[in-house]
Amino acid sequence: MPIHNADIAAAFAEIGDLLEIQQANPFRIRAYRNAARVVGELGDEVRAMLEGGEDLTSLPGIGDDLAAKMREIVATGKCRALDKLRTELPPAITELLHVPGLGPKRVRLLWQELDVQTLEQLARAARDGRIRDLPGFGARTEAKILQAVEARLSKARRVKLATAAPYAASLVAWLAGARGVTQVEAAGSYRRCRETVGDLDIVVTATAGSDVMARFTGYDEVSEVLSQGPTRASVLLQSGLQVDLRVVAAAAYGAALCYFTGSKAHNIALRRIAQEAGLKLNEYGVFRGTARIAGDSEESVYRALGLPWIAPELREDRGEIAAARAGRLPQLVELADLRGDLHAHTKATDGHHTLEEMALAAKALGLGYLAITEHSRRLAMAHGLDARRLAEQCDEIDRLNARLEGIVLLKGIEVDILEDGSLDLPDDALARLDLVVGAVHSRFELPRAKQTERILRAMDNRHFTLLAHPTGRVIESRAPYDVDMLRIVRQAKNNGCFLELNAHPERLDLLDSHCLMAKEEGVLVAIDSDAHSREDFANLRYGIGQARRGWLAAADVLNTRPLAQLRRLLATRR
DNA sequence: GCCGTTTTCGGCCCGACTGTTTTCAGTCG
Repeated sequence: MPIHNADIAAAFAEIGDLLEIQQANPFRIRAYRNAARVVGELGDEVRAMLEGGEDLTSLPGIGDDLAAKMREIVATGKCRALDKLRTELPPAITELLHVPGLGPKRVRLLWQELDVQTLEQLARAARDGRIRDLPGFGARTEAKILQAVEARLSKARRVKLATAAPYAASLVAWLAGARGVTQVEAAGSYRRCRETVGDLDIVVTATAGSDVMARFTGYDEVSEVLSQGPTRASVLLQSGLQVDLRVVAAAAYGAALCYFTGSKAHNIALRRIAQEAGLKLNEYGVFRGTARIAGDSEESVYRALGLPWIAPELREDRGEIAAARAGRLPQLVELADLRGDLHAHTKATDGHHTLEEMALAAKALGLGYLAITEHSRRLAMAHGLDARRLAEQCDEIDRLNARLEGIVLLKGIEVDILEDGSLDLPDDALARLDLVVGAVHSRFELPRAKQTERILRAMDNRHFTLLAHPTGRVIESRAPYDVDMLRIVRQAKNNGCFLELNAHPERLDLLDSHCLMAKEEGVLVAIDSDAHSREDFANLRYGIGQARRGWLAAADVLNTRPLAQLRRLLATRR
């Protein structure tokens, strides 16, 4: 079975958990968890890096020992250090660590005193009232544990960014209406535009005597107040989403926003910089001794650390601090930079609106061109177009373009890439089009080499323009297909084609790491809505968020080009 | 376990809230 980065990351995370229960050196634990994060977010497969002779110790936080463990896992599928830990501790005990309220000390105590090794045993012990008498526990804690296990809260659920967005927007608006509130912002992974968020973190500044805390816990949708103090509170919404609120004085707003935006790794790196400069950074500001020298704005915090402001989407400790120091931060692409959209459907296949309705909706958003790219015949479920229906649609687009003003429809297709890498429509049908978007919609399970060759071959068709949703993943429901993305990026470079960043909130692929890869290889990325209805154009904002996480500037994005320039780029190989 | 224009050992980020141990450890973010 081929080893993927996620397997390595899972092994390192489990080692971190087991070491924590053993109360090992906390920095050693952190090293494993940091490595799990680094490997999990890597754009390249470790397996492929090793095949290419790359040195894993060049990765941040990976030294000789962890590199050797990665080689071992890739080569054997096993990790002896992990196997050994598993013999020293009950195998399922790490799941106890993920129960809210339980950390390493308590898990260890539960195991040693009550022989609790699994969630089921934990629930039984709680029901029997055996937990309350342990030192450090009590009846309240026991009840909370039981509730958490029974509600299966142990499985920390993340929700898609677009799912959390309306909750965040209405809560921010609600809090802005509290007495004495001057600034409100949703921070956390939401602000960093991660594709999923675990909870919402909201930062507020308020004058003394504000009722913002009461207004927060009294919000309509609150189902439970988890904790509440004078400056901090956590609630559960009826939707199951957890929201944390932090109230700070105006002088600390920037520092608090920075702190709660994260990422944790970015914050740690910032604090280290502060420390090296003889300063202290916390959520109240930057301090020299007891004197606050910055904190009211994020800019002031970064400036005090000798850095320019860093956009939230970049704050992952993936090189942004070095880039900031060197003055090499990218000017990130913005929604307003988009001049058009290169992937959309209509009622002719599985969309919900007509050509004209889609065109007018795109125009209303300020776009100047829109490519209509229906599914091809193989996707019968979506009533995909054959050559005849495609030709008819092209005629209709010509007629429509003759009378539309302020928006131009481009003729395209989202053609299926068949298993052998051929395209689902004949070349002469594709020749009339402005662009050909190729997509994999079948045989997701092909092995890496075959899947990669399939796509590379499709890109060799001289009509091929743009590879749609290049990984095929659907967030939290379908894994990406196994492909060598670096080879695909390089093929795009060699063949003069482009890669899509699909802005649909369930897709969002290219991944951020792939965007960076494309940028480094000089391949332009198209940020497309894949709209199936007029409303879907609003999803472009999520594509922009992902592109920004991938360090893309407007110049790195194909559809920031004016139409004439776009046409030249599309025509280079046709 | 990692890392180094304060280097190969000795550091490694900081504070709030809860519940219970009446002075604070454990957990969380």
